[in-house]
Amino acid sequence: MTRLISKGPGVASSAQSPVVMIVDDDAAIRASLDSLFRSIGLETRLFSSPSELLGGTLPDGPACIVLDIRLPGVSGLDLQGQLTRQGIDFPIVFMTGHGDIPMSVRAMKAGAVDFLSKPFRDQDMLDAVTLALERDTQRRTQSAALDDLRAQYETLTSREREVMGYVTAGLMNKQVAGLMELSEITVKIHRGNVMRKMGVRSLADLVRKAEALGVSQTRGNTEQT
Amino acid sequence: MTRLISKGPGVASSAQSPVVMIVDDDAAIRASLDSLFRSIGLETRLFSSPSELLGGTLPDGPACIVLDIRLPGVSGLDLQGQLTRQGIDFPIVFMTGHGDIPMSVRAMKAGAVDFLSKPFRDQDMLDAVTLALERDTQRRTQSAALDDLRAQYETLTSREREVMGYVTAGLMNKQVAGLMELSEITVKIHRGNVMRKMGVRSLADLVRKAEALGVSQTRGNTEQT
DNA sequence: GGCCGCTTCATACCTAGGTATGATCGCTTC
DNA sequence: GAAGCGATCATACCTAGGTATGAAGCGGCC
Repeated sequence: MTRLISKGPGVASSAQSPVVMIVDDDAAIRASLDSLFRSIGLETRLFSSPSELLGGTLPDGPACIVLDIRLPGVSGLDLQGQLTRQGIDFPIVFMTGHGDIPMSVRAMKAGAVDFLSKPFRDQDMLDAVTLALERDTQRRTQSAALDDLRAQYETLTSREREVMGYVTAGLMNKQVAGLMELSEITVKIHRGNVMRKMGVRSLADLVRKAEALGVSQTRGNTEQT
Repeated sequence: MTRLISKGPGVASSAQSPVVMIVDDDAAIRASLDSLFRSIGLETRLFSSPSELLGGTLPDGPACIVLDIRLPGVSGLDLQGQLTRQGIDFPIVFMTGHGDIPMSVRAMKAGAVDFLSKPFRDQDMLDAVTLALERDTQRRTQSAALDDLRAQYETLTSREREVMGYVTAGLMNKQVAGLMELSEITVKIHRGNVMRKMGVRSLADLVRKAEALGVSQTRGNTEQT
């Protein structure tokens, strides 16, 4: 639960150029995709197998994966599952020469951006990758905002968090004091600290942040260690 | 924008039995699916073409559509698009005997629950339909809650809505009075009316309702006729 | 041991929010 | 034209929220 690697607020998402990770065991296809993506100014990274991708360091900026379904060792679908389990969720564009419908359906259900049959038109691939990169950019923006929010929340002491939960649930200071067995004055102090630490000047904003964090105490749940 | 058919709060979603709408031009398949779904206690409605479905009245309770891609007149994918455009979005399970990957991908991108190739196993169809009905039930619940919320919001006068927007944005009565060129007393009256009509007893709850309605005045936008 | 941070609380004072009473004005409806 | 509703505002009073000052106990850390 502790977030040691907080990297400070709004960390360097400073307009890094988008990266396309290409995973295919066929060197000719890798080369061809490489030049296709470079032709529209995208950065690329080439991998001949899923393990090669998992072994290296992943891009910091917006990125997506172009993945052949049929690969040595792990299949593309397996890699998709593996990445999801590891909490890595770059958008994936699948391609295949020997795919079938169940395969494509499974991939799409698991959140793939597109599923292209070889041979595909260059433009279709470019469209898919463009969409994938847009999605990743959006995902990164939201995720960064949430990280900042969590970083603020973690500066709160446990008592302050409790108070925040009750206050954003709509309870009056007096009621919070009753539930926590405190004097109203102490609740006010905690509340003031919460407002300051969370960087808000109105209860409305605090409620919105609490909603985003999922920490409103709609009912019960006093235990927050 | 006026919602004449409001049907009162939390309208009769009173445990209506789920309905499966089957659209296929092959009578044998219709009959076979009919008995499959009835065997697990689901209600069915049979249609031999998309137009037949569009012509009739749609179910009130939770429902989904099982749809053949290849149909006389409109194709299954066309029907999917047509329904979406009409704001009807029952979950759809596609089935096909002559489908291809692009078709399945297009269907899944458009939100289909599943895409089964004939012949499929009965259990796969039942699983897909079960999931589809669960999704529809959830969608209906959320949609009903939002309808109730909107119904409450529509009992507000335009001034009250303005005040609600500013108050949920975190402005103080004094500031709202300044922006609206009113005395603080009048703002307080409107604010009190808003709380009563929206059925909340705390600002926190009002903020949450405003968020759900998308009516917070985070910046500007005084014009609300 | 001494310092620091968390927690607790009191007193005091000020601002903000909520409601009741009563009144005026304008528009619409019957 | 009377009744009704929305909107406006005043006065008055009460509750709720916010902050400053000061103080005390407790646990951890150097």
